[in-house]
Amino acid sequence: MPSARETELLEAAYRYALSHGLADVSLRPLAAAIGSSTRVLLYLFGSKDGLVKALLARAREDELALLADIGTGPGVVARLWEWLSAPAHRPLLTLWLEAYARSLVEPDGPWAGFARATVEDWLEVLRAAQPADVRDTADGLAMRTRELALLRGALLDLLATGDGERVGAALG
Amino acid sequence: MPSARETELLEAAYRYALSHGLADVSLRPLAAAIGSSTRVLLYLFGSKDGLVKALLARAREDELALLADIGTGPGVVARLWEWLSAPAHRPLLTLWLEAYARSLVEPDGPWAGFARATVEDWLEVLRAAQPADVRDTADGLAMRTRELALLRGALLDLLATGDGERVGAALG
DNA sequence: GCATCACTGAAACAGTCGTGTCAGTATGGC
DNA sequence: GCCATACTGACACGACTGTTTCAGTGATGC
Repeated sequence: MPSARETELLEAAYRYALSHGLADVSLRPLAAAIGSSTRVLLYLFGSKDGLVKALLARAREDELALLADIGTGPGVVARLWEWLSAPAHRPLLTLWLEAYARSLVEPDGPWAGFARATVEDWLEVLRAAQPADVRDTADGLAMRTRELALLRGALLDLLATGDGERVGAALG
Repeated sequence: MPSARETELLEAAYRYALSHGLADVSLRPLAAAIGSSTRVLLYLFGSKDGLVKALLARAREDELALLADIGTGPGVVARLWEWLSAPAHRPLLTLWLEAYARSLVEPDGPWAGFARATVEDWLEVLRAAQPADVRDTADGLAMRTRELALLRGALLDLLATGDGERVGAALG
């Protein structure tokens, strides 16, 4: 169980990561930015990898909280897209994409499995939102895989171009 | 115009980047792996950023060659997916995703504009493949944006899970 | 023969990286 | 008062970073 100071610093580091990215973060600038020291970060998180792992877990927490709130039933895709396309969530989603890509390039280290885990998380939510009679069929699996692809692809487009109008129209 | 030695080393470095990623490549290991030296790489490419830029341009060349070959008319999406899902192309696509994500996190530096450029490249190909009477309508734009999203999202899924069967079925 | 050019090797530069060492403070239970 | 526990500061270690300096090669053109 993390101490109070630990969660406090993790939260600050998370905010830092959201605006600076995770890939080439380094302890000294991070520590300076959040008013701490490398010594303390190492003490609390064991190593840099430990810190990165904690940050990724923190990001996933945000993601899972969203998925829990999104509910089931018809309209999930639209609700998910509404959330994904909100400008306020862009830093989180950029961070998410960064971690996704990294976990593919470097299957070891703290990133390991991030991409696969997130695919499964989302597929499960889409599954729960399907009508009971398709949920366990091959067609159901194909349908939710397609929905997920559409959302993810649209997100990629949006993050690159910022053109919410065009991408939003494509999802309608 | 690049010299013979330059293209030779660039090709070797490109092969190296395909299997090691681009994000945390560093000159000394790279030089050692391709039988060169940091001195020569710096001499030929000016700086590390110059080399990375050349590598990204090289990768984009591969991508554009594909798009030129893919032709137009009905069935483009299927043909594109066939290419994207070929196991032989996975390293290139992982590299592509890495550069895409990086260009979003770090809008400066050699990555700049990579994501946006690649969205436009693909949209243009899909546009050319559309029937003439939709090509310049809002519907046409929405349709090809949707096709692109589907392809990109499916690619993300495939790269993370390797489950070509499920993802392929979703695109059918 | 000689100058010019593309390329290369060795070594050093200043800087940053993650981490370890050794010390110290502050707080809370007993 | 005393001791443990949680946290923190200053500093150094070795490894690695991109880049520079200086000194050469070897081939080509005249």
